[in-house]
Amino acid sequence: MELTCIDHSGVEPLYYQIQQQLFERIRLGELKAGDPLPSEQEISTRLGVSRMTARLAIKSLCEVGIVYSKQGKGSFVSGLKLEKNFRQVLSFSEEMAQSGRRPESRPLGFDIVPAEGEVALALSLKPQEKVIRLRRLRIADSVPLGIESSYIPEKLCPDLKATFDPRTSLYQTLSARYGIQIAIADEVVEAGLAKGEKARLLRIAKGSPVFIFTRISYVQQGQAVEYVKSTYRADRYKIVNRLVRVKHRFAVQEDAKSS
Amino acid sequence: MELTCIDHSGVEPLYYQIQQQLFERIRLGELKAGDPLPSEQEISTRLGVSRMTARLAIKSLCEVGIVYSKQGKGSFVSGLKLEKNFRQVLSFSEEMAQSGRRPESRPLGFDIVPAEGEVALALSLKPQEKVIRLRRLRIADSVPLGIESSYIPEKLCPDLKATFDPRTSLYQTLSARYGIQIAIADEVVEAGLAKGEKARLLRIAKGSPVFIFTRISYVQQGQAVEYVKSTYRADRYKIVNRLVRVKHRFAVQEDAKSS
DNA sequence: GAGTGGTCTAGACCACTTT
DNA sequence: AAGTGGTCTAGACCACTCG
Repeated sequence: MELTCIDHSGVEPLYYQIQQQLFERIRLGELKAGDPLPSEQEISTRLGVSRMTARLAIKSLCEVGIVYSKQGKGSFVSGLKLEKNFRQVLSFSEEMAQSGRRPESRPLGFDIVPAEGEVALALSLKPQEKVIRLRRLRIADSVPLGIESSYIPEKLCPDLKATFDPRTSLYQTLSARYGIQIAIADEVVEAGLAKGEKARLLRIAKGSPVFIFTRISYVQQGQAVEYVKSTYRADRYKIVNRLVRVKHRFAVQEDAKSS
Repeated sequence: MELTCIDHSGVEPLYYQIQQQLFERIRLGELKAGDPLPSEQEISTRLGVSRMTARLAIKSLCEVGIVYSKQGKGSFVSGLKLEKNFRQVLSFSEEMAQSGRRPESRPLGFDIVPAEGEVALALSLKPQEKVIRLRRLRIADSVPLGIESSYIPEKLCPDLKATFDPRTSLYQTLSARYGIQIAIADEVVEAGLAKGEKARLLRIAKGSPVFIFTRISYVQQGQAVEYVKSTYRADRYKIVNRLVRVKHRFAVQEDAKSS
């Protein structure tokens, strides 16, 4: 395949078409790790677009880490694998689909309660404002995997309690019915030991290792829309992260502290 | 503070000066969550730069998530906290500095061994190629926190074994002495139970929960330079992640699988 | 209709790398 | 000197949002 066939009709942005062509060549192995991409100049003349447009295409590939550019040298395919398993904001169903497991959810509770303590704090609610609480047992390939408790401000989705089937995808419903798209989530991960009811529900021995997640999900605007506390079996679940070295430009310096 | 004082002398790029001014106004709280940024047009005319330059400044703020843009509306400060504690590629010393703890390292072993099994695989080495192995007990505020085993190809830093003081920062040495800057790392996190020698070194009871990390670090070009296996006490260590919703443009589809 | 960001052009000069 | 990416200009048209 070669760089050709740019559609100027305007249905797809030019830089996006170029980006996709390059991405495809990398994905197919036609461009391998370490190989140089066509230079901005070459793309520009070959496809009859301006250099800024060619540049946009390459820059967007740099942003996802599969390409890197060096001033004076060129742009090259990086050796990083295109992993599909890195930890992202995913619904349980999406996550299971990625790892090829069959998801199932068993509702353990679904009610409306006043926000209190950490829930109110996380969701920026006044105490006593109502939240929808949804407890579910998450099951993968018929084996219990985790227990999740979600809390969502009732005011964001007033009739969710009446109309939502707790065996289906919460994220999909929030998006389709209320226009709420979760964009970012902050999570704290702890490791602990299973005990009592949790061990029983997860069908593991007391004292088995578990992950404990505390997650707050946000829409792009930064408003918190969901607080989740969950416990996952460590024998059947692991976390895969891709960590990046933060750009020094945005390094947040420690606030000066006397003493 | 206002948008002023652009230095056209060329020592700092214009877009970077603008980006820093905006960042500073947000950091100081002069622009708060939800507030609109000056429009691209306004920045352009007020500072006498082209619109593309103003746009570059805003886009770079979008990339780190503290600003978001909506076509037809404008660019706004997002409500996300500027967290300095999200999991990044950090050396132990850097990580401790961030959380305000005093780091210490006690060497447990420092030798050169042939790469085998998972180490060879991770670092793309032939079996029997030499790797430098460094085992260290990591200590925070005088309390044992974790045990780390690092493996680095000897060919990348031939005389490291002879000259490196294992109580100091490995990353800093790699960068300063060999020009190796780690840019990205992939890690797998598991939860398990402490036992035997590890429990003893960490001074915790057998059966206490621990995190088990397996990390491969890469330079920007994608070459693997370090394999690390470590065990951390779960009672004194937790993980803080910021997860993002992946852009559908780069979603990697499941490879078709028969059956 | 006016204002916004999204895309695009056709140039330009610069810093950096390689020959 | 020639080629590369990094920055920058001064325009342009478009899609979208809001009054």
